Amino acid sequence: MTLSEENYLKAIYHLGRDAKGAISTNAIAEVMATKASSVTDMIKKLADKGLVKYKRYQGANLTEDGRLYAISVIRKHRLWELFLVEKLNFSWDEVHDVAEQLEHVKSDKLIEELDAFLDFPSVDPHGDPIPDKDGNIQASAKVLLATLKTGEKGVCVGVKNSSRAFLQYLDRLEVSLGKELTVLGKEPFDNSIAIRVGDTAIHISSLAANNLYVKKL
Amino acid sequence: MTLSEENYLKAIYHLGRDAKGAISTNAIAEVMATKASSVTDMIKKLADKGLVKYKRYQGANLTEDGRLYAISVIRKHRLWELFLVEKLNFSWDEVHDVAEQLEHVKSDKLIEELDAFLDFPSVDPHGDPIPDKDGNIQASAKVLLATLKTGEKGVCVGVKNSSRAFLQYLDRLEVSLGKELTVLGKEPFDNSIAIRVGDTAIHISSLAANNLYVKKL
DNA sequence: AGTTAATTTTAGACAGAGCTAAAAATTTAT
DNA sequence: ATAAATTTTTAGCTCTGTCTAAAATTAACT
Ligand SMILES: [Mn+2]
Ligand SMILES: [Mn+2]
Ligand SMILES: [Mn+2]
Ligand SMILES: [Mn+2]
Repeated sequence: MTLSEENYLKAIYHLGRDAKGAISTNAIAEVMATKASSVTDMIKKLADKGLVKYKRYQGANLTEDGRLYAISVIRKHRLWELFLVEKLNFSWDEVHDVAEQLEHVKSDKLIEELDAFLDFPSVDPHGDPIPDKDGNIQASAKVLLATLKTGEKGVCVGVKNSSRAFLQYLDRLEVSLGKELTVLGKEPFDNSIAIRVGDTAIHISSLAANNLYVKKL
Repeated sequence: MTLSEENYLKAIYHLGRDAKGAISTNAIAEVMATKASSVTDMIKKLADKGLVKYKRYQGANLTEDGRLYAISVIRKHRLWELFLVEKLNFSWDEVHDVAEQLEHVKSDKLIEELDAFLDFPSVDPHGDPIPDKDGNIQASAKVLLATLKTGEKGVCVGVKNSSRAFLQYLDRLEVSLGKELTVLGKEPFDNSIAIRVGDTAIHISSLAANNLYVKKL
């Protein structure tokens, strides 16, 4: 499997998490920052290898083999991200690009030993679950902050969007995973949400609240 | 810089350590396990980038830029090898292939933090020096075991050949870096060398003795 | 339904890295 | 000093993964 094939599998997997039916060529092209024609070529190749199901003009879906392969790459990505934060002093907004490279290193021993070195962690620095060796993913009961009602409390457990801009914004707000917060109310004017984190009360935009996962308390 | 270009630079650097003048196309093809015609193409590309000096039919040499780039890749290789042994329970004969992949990951922060995480080590698991951030390489006073005379003592500090076969052979002989040994004598018949390591006396072939570095005591 | 718009696929090219076979240059032998 | 052998380069192909432009198909609108 080439680096490129692995990235396509990951992209199709992630798109499949949201969307219901088949994944469109255009959607894949969008997230891969490439052209639809290139996607068509690659999808055919992956279909030949039995990793995706594909019918002309009807989009693609991962086969079970493809799904497992995608998950194995995601496992590596998230373990490396955690390694970078835990052991090498990276911050959560610096790890993604490096993990994009490290996830393609081929060595079973490497990844299993890394897993052990990190003490078999269950989530990465962004709160995303780390699949186990066999591809099982621990589901967690997280909801978007935006869904909490006034007065409800939650603890931050993850981000939906892990762009540097959002992560650094959260840093400036001093919102980090593990922190408890309480919803004080919603502003009808712009749908922003007033929350209390520790001692301080802050306003968080609707967009931000729709990208921050919390576990209800 | 592509993965392939980095590998060529490393190969030319290592060949230059031994050989005196320019490095021949054939020699590079040999160590890269490729064909001379492919080497010619790549050398031209590297020459265009100012990383090697090249005159048709006259072989190649690294420029100062090329030398520094090669050393930076070797630095990464050796730091990763040490990481694998020290932190992830790899043995010294398992690390090379994985390090060949990891050495191409691009991130200055990654490698500097890895260096710090390992406590700024000076040698890799095979006794090879780890270049510092600026490309300086600590020279050490090692000599081949084969050069020791009867009665001389030394401590193992490195291997010249780090093939798995040789490393595993040393493991079976219970010869590892840091061990002290004494030369008991040479066998005229096959040039093998009798040595004492710890309590036990063993015979080591001439070939092996020409691939094991010791520091004289 | 019929036309227009959008999506998807095909056809043809290209850059990177490699190969084989043939030509050119250099080295070695007679 | 020639001829033979070896090394190196060139020419032409192949394989990935990408692109553009054009054709085919599907979706959206009167
Ligand atoms: Mn990531
Ligand atoms: Mn992540
Ligand atoms: Mn190595
Ligand atoms: Mn080494």
